Amino acid sequence: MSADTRERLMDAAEELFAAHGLSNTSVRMIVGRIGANVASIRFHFGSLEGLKRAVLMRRFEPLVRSRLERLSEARSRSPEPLAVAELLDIWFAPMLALVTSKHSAERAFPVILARMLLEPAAEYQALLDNELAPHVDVFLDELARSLPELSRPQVVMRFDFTIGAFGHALTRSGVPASGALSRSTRAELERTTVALMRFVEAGLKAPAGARALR
Amino acid sequence: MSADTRERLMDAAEELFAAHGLSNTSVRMIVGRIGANVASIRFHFGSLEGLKRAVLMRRFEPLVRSRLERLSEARSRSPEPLAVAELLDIWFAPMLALVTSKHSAERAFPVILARMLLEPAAEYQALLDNELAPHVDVFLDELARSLPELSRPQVVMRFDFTIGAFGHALTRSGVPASGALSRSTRAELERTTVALMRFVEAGLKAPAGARALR
DNA sequence: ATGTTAGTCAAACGATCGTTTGAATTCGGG
DNA sequence: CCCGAATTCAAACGATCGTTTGACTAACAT
Repeated sequence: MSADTRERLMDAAEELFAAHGLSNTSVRMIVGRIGANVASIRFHFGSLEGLKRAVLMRRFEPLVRSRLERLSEARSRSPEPLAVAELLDIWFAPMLALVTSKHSAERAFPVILARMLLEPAAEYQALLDNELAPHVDVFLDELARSLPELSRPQVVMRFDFTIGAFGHALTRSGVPASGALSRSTRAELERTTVALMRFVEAGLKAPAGARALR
Repeated sequence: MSADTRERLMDAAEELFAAHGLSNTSVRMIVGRIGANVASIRFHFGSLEGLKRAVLMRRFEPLVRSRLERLSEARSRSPEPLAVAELLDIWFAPMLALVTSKHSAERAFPVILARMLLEPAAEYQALLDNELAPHVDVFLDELARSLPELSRPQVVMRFDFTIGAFGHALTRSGVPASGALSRSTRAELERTTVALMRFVEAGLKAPAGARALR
């Protein structure tokens, strides 16, 4: 009992969720990883779903808080709308801090989150909406301030594209010479992050003109 | 037996794969949808994995061929590098044709493909690499010609971001007022597509300068 | 020492999974 | 009509799933 069984279960589950997906990880895979009993999940979390919720909530709360703190701190410096690049940095920095964490369980979380965005199960979508959507709206408001020439639906769409680009970069782990944010050296991660920021900043700032495509 | 059981199985599977994910769709869900027997999958495809491969291959081949035909046709018009917007149109048009198809099974396929990009199972990644990667390289070469100021790794990364933005837009189906390429009216789809194209075109064309982030 | 509580354990529950069997059925050509 | 191949069928296979039970141990207060 090097540590609380409850926390060791969450750590093991977090890594397995990232490696195999939320819905492809079984109770016995989790408990087998730390030599615990199958009933331990029921005892500590009520059910496997309870464990999933606990694993996600453990990161959601600090993530949202960190983002909102950074945002209000930046806003207190000036009444002007924030630069898009600064807003992107506020948004992504807490996630990148997890990606570069020394704890492997923390490093696993961003991959889980990226997978959840594309997960078909409606239950996960509901959880995302309840926990993350409120602070997303705050950032959308701020982004709309920084991009005054864009309509609100345009801002929402472009932020969605931004999240999609980030999520994809986050989970492409095995592709050689490709943009993989995870399982890469610190230098590669730095290079990918800079490239991603430049990409989405340009995309967000693209002219809103009514010019037709092609 | 309105149609071949073999084709009806593939259609039913395709829609279920899109709705519930490749690994969350059971044999009995598929055969139950068309009133077939559980053994029919083994008879027609050998196994569930065989059915999955058949469903994917049925769309892969025409998709890749259509893209390559459009590309060579565009290249034959001029020796100059193609405009980025034109290249993007060539890349996405065959997919958007599926999204707007009258057959619900065809409409389901792009969602499956987007999900596969984030699917953890290595087996699907290998299938993607074997079937899609070759023609991706052709487009990367052409994109590098159109963006001569970018290094090859930069081109690869930015194309990855592009695909991520598209895939995310493709699977966000239930989000109100958000950029959902599927399950939306023709007008919404048109709006989202134009916005996506503008976003990724600007991202791809972003200056390559060595300016550090913030 | 005793009672209470928290935690772990092996074992089994019913359900569902993909697959397999062997017989029944359908169907086209001799 | 008949035969052989193609196809479908109900039923069961073993494996794995999440969950549950009830006994067992450990820790601590009374």
